[in-house]
Amino acid sequence: MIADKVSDRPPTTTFAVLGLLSWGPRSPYGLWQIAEQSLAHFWTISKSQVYGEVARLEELGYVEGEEVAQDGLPDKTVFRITEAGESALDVWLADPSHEPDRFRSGFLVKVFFGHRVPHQTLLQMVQTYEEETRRGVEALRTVLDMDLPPGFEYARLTAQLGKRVGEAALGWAVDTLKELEGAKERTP
Amino acid sequence: MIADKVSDRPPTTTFAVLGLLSWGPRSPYGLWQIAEQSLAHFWTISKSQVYGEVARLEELGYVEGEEVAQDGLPDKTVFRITEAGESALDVWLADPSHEPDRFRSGFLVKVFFGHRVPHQTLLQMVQTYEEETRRGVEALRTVLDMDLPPGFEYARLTAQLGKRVGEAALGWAVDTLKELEGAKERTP
DNA sequence: ATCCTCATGTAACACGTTACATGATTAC
DNA sequence: GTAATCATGTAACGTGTTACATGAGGAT
Repeated sequence: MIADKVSDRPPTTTFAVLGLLSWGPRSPYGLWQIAEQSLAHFWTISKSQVYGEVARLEELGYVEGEEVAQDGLPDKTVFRITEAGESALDVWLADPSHEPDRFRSGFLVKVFFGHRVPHQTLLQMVQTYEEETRRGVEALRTVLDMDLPPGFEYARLTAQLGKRVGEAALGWAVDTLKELEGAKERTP
Repeated sequence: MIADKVSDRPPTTTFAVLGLLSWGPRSPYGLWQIAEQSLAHFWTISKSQVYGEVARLEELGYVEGEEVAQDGLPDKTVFRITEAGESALDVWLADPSHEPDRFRSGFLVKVFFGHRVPHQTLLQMVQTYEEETRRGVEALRTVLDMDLPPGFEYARLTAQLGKRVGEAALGWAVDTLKELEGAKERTP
């Protein structure tokens, strides 16, 4: 079966960067900064990755870069989305398929082998997890309580999911703590 | 500040494999299979990764491999945890620190740019997400309803977190669908 | 004065996935 | 009997992280 080499589509990260550029021209560094504050909750992109992605986008003709000299700061390259880029972004967005979500938790790996973990350590880990989760949930609540500027209704949707998931994890942590504290086992 | 090159500790994946080997000797392929059914919910490990990790563990002296000839099947190498391996595992488990959890969702990236997504596509994506999430939650409910064999109490804890988080995501999907269906916007 | 952070970017590497390879069973 | 799957494993590649480099500005 000669599977005609399907012209590989760029991965999600590429289009995530392109999406940010659809808000307006930015330098890679600037893109990284806004990615950290927006997408990062469900799609982190490292700084060096952004540089790679804009280069790929430029080769594809989806963005154009322009050197900008600055005063007191290093020169930078500001990228602007092209019409081809806008089209490609919309085609990608109109495709309902997407890779499966991934969740990765080193914390849970340790819990999974909890029978070998000292009881106090386990308690401490769950406690810390509870605190971290609580802080995250509260940060999201604050964001969601603010009046978001128009056009951010969809960002709000993603934050709502984050809040609900965080609350669920928080509930788990609280109940698990009770359960672990109730267990007076002597796992030194 | 000459930061004495801290002897890099192996990553979580290494200890995850070591943890599975603490259950008993296995071949890499066998390890991969049980990883897929247990850890995979919060820590996926690909098949080739397992081969790499057992090699690393062997270099560290944490496991020992033995060639086993089979009848009708290719030979395999069965690895067994050493005493040094048990110690190293326990040291790792007794350390309450862990890397931050990571969640990655291509689905949410598209939702985030939802203002550019055709309304029908968005609806379809959330619907699909709802169905997938529902199936996942029901699978976990089934598992949790079964009597787990003794010694699996901690695996149960991780499954409970998965169930709660899944239920939260499911609730979000249901409500978001209502909201999107209520919005009679003409985003063709 | 010195130190730290910011804004810009590059380079090296580790992690993780996908595709490939192969002979034996099992399914149709 | 042909095809798919399983059990074993390797090789190649792509993704993502961390460390490095550098000059200006701000902090103490």
